Amino acid sequence: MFNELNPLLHSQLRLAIMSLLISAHNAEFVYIREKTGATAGNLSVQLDKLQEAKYITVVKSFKGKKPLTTCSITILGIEAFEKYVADIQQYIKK
Amino acid sequence: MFNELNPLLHSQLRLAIMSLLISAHNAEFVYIREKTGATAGNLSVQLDKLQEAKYITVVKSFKGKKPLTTCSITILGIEAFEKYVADIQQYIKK
DNA sequence: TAAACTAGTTTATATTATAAACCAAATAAA
DNA sequence: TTTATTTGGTTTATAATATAAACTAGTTTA
Repeated sequence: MFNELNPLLHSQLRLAIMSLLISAHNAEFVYIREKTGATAGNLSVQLDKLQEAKYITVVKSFKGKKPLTTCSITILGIEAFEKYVADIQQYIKK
Repeated sequence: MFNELNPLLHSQLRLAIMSLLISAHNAEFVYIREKTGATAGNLSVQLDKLQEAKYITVVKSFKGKKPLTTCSITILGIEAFEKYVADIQQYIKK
């Protein structure tokens, strides 16, 4: 009846991150922070978790002299997101 | 961009409970436990929380000699659920 | 040269979800 | 009949989680 909701995605911030990356495919740390309204600390932690799960890749470089963290969604991440969307539909459809 | 997801509803079990009650309008403890696959203890706790928020009402009676706990969704609960559904759509639509 | 800002990370804390342990009564088994 | 077992829950202890606060390292501004 009710499928298990992937706990890694059933988190407001991580879901928002994935939602952004599904559309944009890749995005910078600062951009994600602004769009989600998350604190930098929280964002850093949640990006780590998504990276550990291999749902995203995180590349660190520099834009001029400033550090630049760029995140991209992986195939695995896209699949997990789509599964989550299908699963939660079961809960919210009337 | 991303609305806050009502934390009371952004919980797998509580969302499943509300989902059942949105359709059925009212349901017995045992029925909800079976449909959700929750343990009785977890279900008891989550029903309490929904009741405290006035999203559901809980009536205790007897069916023959056995206790019978019947749950119903309130107007407030319906409204909160519908708001949650609208909010999470922002996250999961492509 | 010191203050403030940028772009993050690490860590401590508060909240939450969950199962384990428990309770009371009813029924079944010995 | 007395002792398990089952039913229908509640309470409580623990583990997991989310989050902000504190911190780091370097840069720009005054």
